Amino acid sequence: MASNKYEEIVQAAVELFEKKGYHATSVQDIADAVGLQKGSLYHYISGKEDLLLGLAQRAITEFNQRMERILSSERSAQDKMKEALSMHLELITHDVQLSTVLLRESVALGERPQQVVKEATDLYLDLWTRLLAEGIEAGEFRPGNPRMTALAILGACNWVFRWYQEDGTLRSQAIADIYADLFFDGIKK
Amino acid sequence: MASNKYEEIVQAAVELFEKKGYHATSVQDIADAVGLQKGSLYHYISGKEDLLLGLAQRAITEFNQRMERILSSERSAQDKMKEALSMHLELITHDVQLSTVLLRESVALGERPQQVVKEATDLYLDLWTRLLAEGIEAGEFRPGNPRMTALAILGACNWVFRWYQEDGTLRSQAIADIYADLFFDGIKK
Amino acid sequence: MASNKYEEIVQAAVELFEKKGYHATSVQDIADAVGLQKGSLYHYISGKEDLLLGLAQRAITEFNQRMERILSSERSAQDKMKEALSMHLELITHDVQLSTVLLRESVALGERPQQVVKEATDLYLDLWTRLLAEGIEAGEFRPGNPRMTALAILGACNWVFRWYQEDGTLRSQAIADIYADLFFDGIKK
Amino acid sequence: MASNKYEEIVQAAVELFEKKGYHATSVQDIADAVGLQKGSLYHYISGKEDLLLGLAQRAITEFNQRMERILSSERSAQDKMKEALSMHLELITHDVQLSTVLLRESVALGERPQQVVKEATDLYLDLWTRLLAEGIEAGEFRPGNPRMTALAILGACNWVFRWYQEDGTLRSQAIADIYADLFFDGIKK
DNA sequence: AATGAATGAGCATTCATTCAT
DNA sequence: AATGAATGAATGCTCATTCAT
Repeated sequence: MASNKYEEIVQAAVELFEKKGYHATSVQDIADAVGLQKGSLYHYISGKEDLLLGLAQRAITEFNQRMERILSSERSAQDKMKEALSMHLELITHDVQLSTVLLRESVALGERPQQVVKEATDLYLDLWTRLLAEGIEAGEFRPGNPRMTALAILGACNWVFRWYQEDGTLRSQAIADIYADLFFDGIKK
Repeated sequence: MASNKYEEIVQAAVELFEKKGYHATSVQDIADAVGLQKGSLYHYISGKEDLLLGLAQRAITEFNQRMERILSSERSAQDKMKEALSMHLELITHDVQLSTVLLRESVALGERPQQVVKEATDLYLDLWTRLLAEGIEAGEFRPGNPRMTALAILGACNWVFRWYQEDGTLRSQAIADIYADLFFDGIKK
Repeated sequence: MASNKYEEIVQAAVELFEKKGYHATSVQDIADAVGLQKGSLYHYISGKEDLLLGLAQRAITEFNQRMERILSSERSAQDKMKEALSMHLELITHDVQLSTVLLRESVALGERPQQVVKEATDLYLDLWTRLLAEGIEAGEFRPGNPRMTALAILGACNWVFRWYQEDGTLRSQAIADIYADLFFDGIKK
Repeated sequence: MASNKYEEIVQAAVELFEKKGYHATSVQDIADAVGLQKGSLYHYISGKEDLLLGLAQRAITEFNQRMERILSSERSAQDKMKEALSMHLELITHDVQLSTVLLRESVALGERPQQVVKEATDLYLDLWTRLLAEGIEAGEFRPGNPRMTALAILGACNWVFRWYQEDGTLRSQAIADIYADLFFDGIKK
């Protein structure tokens, strides 16, 4: 179980990385935010980059675990899909700051750690692709390219971090309903 | 008519910003890429940030102009929509590097220039929203929230820069066809 | 109590600014003088300009405090004037380097900090003007324009930094005596 | 006879050096002021420093020539002194900008050129010293240290550049009268 | 655990000067 | 005479990280 201080640091980092960006956030900024000296921070973290990597992993892991749970449940593909949309948008909007850091700042990572994140997000894409493939196989969804469809849906859902404001009027479930309607039935009359 | 050297610099910047990110790209890197001394660059550019701003504006302006042309054409909303999808994906994939810089690196801009870019992209969103609203009004599209739909579609389309490889197998028109099918008719059987 | 290192830096800066001038002195020069890396300097100072501003303020403050003490003492205007001349020349010659930086390098400051210094030196002029006005009112000095007289006397006294050498033969009190004689009785037989 | 363009450059340099200081004035600034490209300037000047040196020499030479003329005239020491005061203050105030550059910016010169200026100003001090010595010898002035007196008087007079505003209310002759009164008879009743 | 001094590499930018055209 | 591209050294400053205390 991680110490309180570490969690404080992580939270401060999320907020700062989201507000100013990873590069524009100095280790000093983070230290200030938690009331520690710059040097003292290194008792808890091994470096600025590892902080970001940890953040990103923490975020993507949550997505993957939830998605795996949904996939392994006993429901129609259509229901799973609705559930997945709700889950994804709920995670994105519940902690937009963390989502933003994952989706916007991961590029700041070096080659190796970036690869680590990429693998986790690739897995997430695979899970969605599998869900869509299952639906097609089950005859619930029209035949098509499930990977491309997954990319489109995830793109639409991830993009939410760009415009969602925590104080916005739309609840994540409302967004999920609208998106589900769009992806299930399209816009055509 | 802009000088050749300036265009060379701009192109080098696009490539470097895309490959390494804005922050990880030093002015020295750009200078090296065009075979100039660091100081000599400043005959052509007024600063690193202006280079990025110029790039972003150049990119978003193209999107806006093309979209305005489509909107003002005499066609059904459905046709315009197909055209818009093709156009957007064509622009994204034709110069993925530039698109990536626009969509991924604009955050590196300071407050003011970032606002400038935001205004241009907000306009683009408005144009898409208008297109969808027209379709609903014309009875071609099902009633709904056109702004939300535009956000979903644009999210899906923009996300392409994250996975598209120029040497990929898919032509932008193929992607457009798949996306159009998804957005028009949905995945449900 | 300021740290030793900071005082070392300040002293090095005074010496370098005096010897080479503010602009010709690089932060590297100062770092070298105190045996620190350039970057390490910034633990103690917030910038080169602030170093100069601090120096100038430190110097002018001393002048003002001493002058206020003299003004508020119970003596004839003539005695106060003698005292003020001694004080001013003592300060100038005791730390010619600091005086030189104050009088010669303050122009290097930006608009705002320069204004700060100007206000302090304006106050000093006011104190001298008040002293002269008191003397006129008391009937000790001939009627005249006390501000102009103050400007003349201060000009003469400040100019000393231009020719005084610490290893010179003249003690500051000797200069004060000569100047007092000149300003009190003039050169005419 | 120097070309018009050269005079234009010199004048622009005086104005800029006075307004912004030598170091803060770039060659580009001067070029802009005369409507030339930076490179073209070098057809007229051999460098930025030479420009300053030329300016300073031009200024100090004028002082020296005028002073020599006064010294060699047939008048009482007292009259010469009055004349010298008028002349000095007239020169200072008539072209405060040039005076300011001479008195404030000469430090920016390198060792050698600075020495050149110093020699010229030392000569000027000698001329004043000689004038005062003559007056003492002639029994017009009280015995004393003529060099010290000259330093005091010149200090007072030079200081004028620090507070004189061209649009000020005081004519240089008015200043000269007040200063003459001070230096001849002192402030004591 | 915490400090804070110190590092040293790195960065964007400026600038006086040169020179081929 | 004039240009303007190019130089290359220099500058003030930032910052992630280390480490002795």
